Amino acid sequence: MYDLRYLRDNFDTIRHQLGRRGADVPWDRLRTLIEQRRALAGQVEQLRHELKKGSDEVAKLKREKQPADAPMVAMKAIGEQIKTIEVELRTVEETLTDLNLRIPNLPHASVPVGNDAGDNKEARQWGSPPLLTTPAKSHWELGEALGILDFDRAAKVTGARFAVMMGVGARLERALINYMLDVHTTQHGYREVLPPFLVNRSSMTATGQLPKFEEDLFRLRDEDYFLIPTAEVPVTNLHRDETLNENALPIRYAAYTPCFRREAGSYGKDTKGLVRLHQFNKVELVSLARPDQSYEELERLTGHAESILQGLELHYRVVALCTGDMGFSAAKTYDIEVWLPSQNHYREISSCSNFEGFQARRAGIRYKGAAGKKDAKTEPIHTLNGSGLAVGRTLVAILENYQQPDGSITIPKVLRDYMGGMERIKKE
RNA sequence: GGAGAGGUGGCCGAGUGGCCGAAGGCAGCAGUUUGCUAAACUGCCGUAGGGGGAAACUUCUACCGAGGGUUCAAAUCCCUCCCUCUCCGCCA
Repeated sequence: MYDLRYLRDNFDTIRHQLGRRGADVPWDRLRTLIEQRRALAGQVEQLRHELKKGSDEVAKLKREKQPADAPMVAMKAIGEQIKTIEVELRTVEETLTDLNLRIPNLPHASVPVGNDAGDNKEARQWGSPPLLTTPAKSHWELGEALGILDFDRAAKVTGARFAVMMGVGARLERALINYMLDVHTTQHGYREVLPPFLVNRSSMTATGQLPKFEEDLFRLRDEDYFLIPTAEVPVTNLHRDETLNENALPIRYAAYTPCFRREAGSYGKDTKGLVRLHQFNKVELVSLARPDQSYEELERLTGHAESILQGLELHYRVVALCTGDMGFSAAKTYDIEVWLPSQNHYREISSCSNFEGFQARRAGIRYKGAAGKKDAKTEPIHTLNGSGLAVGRTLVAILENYQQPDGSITIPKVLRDYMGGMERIKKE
């Protein structure tokens, strides 16, 4: 969503730049609506001014016990005129707002131009693939053989794209959650949050999931509530409609939540294993930052996510998404991709984005300069978030990268305290 | 789920149809007084959008939980919804 004045003043520039994202925006209609809204609003304002003056006149006459019929009749006519124009105005505004909510964010100047994932740019790599002496087995083969993953029973209990973790597998998932939260809260300065897993429509609209992507969400039948697809939604919305003090920024939160996604349109992709599920666990990092510091913050936040993979000693690379591959709300995104031996390629395990003021405008999150400062103005903050990390995919990476010839799994050193000192996962 | 009470500016709190964008108080800011602290006194002190001005500023409009309605005129009357609180029931 764009500030209407900004959109009006920079219409052609924005139109041009969004062309590179392949955004399907009805530009001409949008321009017409903006002008119509402006004209109608002006008319209403002027008529209302007349009405107000007339009503004051009536009040004055009545106080003086004078007849007031003439102005009352005249004002009634104006009142009706206002009502007519307002109906028109409301229609225009509704259409305009709906269109506006469906315009994607503007990419930052540093984002590589491109059409799809093939045009993404690798920023850096860390570590190296493990040296396996036997052909790499997939995590689902390993996990099912060890008795820690069960997809058949998950399908029975719920359906496709769900998983059950059992025994040491369940504990490993829990260990990862705790490890990630501990690192981010004690080493990186994030405040831990445990938010609701269901949110309302306003929250989903504020962070950009709605109105455009409703088919990707699970929705309750009897309430207008949605299951969160990421903790980004409840956590960013903590400060919806708030004006924050500049001194308080940046505000950093780390939240563990399960995430629920319909995965509409991904039939046939990643049908096996833990990689693409309707429900998965994630530790999310969210930051609210001053606009002039948000790109520094994006680098920092991405580094915080990377540090988890470094602690786990997993090989990964970081790529800057190109204009065509970025999400709807993002101005710039880095994906962190972990190495998966069984697939012999990198797989997204974290996505770190700066949304600039895009979500903040929708959410009404603003900040104010420190009191006493002369040029203190109130404007949207910048919001950022990134996975730190997707827990299920991290478990996948551990199983595959730490697999032994006998099918057992070595537990990364940093997790052993969380696993009661256990060093290896063997068949139970 | 049943019964009741409420939602007004950063906070507290007046205001049941007409100079109410909203009394009063607290907090905050600027200043005066004062040996310091404190106190007292004076002034300022909501947000958003449009117009005018280089700017301090000025003017118009909207906003008293949200959305409709009645009326010449709504914080005030009516309807719907949301939220909070109390009691009962149920429940982890």
